[in-house]
Amino acid sequence: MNAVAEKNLSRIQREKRGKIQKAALEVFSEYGLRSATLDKIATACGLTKPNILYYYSSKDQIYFEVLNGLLDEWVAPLHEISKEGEPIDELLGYMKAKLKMSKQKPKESKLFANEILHGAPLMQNILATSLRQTLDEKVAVIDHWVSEGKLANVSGYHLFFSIWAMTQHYADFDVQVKAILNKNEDELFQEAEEYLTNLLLRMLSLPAEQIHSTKRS
Amino acid sequence: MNAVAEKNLSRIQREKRGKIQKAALEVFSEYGLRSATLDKIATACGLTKPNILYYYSSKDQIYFEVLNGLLDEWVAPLHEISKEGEPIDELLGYMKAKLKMSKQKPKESKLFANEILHGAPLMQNILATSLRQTLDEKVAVIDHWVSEGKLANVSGYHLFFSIWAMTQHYADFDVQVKAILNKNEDELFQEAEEYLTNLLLRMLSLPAEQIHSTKRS
DNA sequence: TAAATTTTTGACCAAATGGACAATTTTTCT
DNA sequence: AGAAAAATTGTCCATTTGGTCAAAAATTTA
Repeated sequence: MNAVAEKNLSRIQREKRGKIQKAALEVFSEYGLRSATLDKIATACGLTKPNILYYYSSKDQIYFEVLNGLLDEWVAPLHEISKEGEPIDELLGYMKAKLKMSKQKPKESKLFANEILHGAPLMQNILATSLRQTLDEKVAVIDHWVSEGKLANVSGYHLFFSIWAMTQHYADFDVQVKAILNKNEDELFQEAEEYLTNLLLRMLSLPAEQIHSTKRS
Repeated sequence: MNAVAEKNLSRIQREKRGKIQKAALEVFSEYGLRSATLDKIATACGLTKPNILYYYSSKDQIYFEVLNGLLDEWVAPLHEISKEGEPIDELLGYMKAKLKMSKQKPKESKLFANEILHGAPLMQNILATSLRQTLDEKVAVIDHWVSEGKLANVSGYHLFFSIWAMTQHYADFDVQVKAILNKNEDELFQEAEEYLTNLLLRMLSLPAEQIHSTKRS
């Protein structure tokens, strides 16, 4: 319904809906669904409350649209992992992509974090089907790499959990990170990337003596 | 004021305040400060709303008390890290303690996560002083271990961030984890502990050939 | 046991907030 | 330009909710 419907929108519709979604992301990510108010969103995008409700039928609907609109973008890096590539490069690339998103899209990260933290009422379904399926596939790729002796023997699922956790931590808990470390953002994320690169390299590399004993072909 | 004041409370006061705090943790961790209502807390502890307000002057105050009451317990494992101990054992022990808390106190974990996620309005001060100081000390210990060649060269700060992130992930984002992995909790945390133990071992162990080149004495 | 104190509660209030709607203004179309 | 359609807004309403308060009930004290 989206792709088709969006073509039929007038210039004004597109502009205003865009403004609203942008403001809504701002407000929802800071306050969460319940604490965010239509008035705050209205102020943030310079429209009146009834005007917002002219474009979206309810506050919940705005929230749903924002969340859904960001979902594909959020999962995209996962699809980039190619089983044809060099295993460690692929996984390092994935980590770097996720870390970059934490740096450049902290609001989006917090929005998802908040949603999941509170039980993912709107996304549980998607998590258990779409995300899970994609992840199953990628874990199969990892298992394959492991069985071919191209990667240390790690649990693919937990590997993804830890990459998610560690990279998103810099966005979701930035207040804490910044309370402890006085670095500017560029420096901080530079450090984080180096740290995580090192971590993954050590985690995923086969010790020299294991390479042949595990390899099959 | 706490230790003293608490002694002066009557049996009823202690009982009721305890009930309220327990119910409040339940409700706040599920809904967050703003979405939690006094009615929900009242229902959860079987008291009436005005009765709750007889014991605590406001909703915010309940939240503050709950958060503060858990703070020491939450930071405690950090203090257990001893510079006299075996570096890797100490850090593995810390990780395991944090993971155990994620398993046994997910509500507390979510409460803190939510607070920090939304800017830590009530804790920023504590984060930037007390927590930061404790962490600085422990990072100094890690730096010392590294300089003595007892530990691979890692950033202490980022190491703590990643331990926090990875262990708390299993509590804070349990909905997501469980949507992807159908394990029962015991199995899940068992797997997680094995995975994280392996990760830290690989991350923190010095490669044999580096032990002597880095060591000073 | 009777007075004093503490605890509990029903009824109520004011502010905040999501949303409805009719009237008005602006834009688009012919 | 004028009609039709789309967009905007001021006003209003109902519900939720944090909190008040005086009266009642329960407990403690003398």
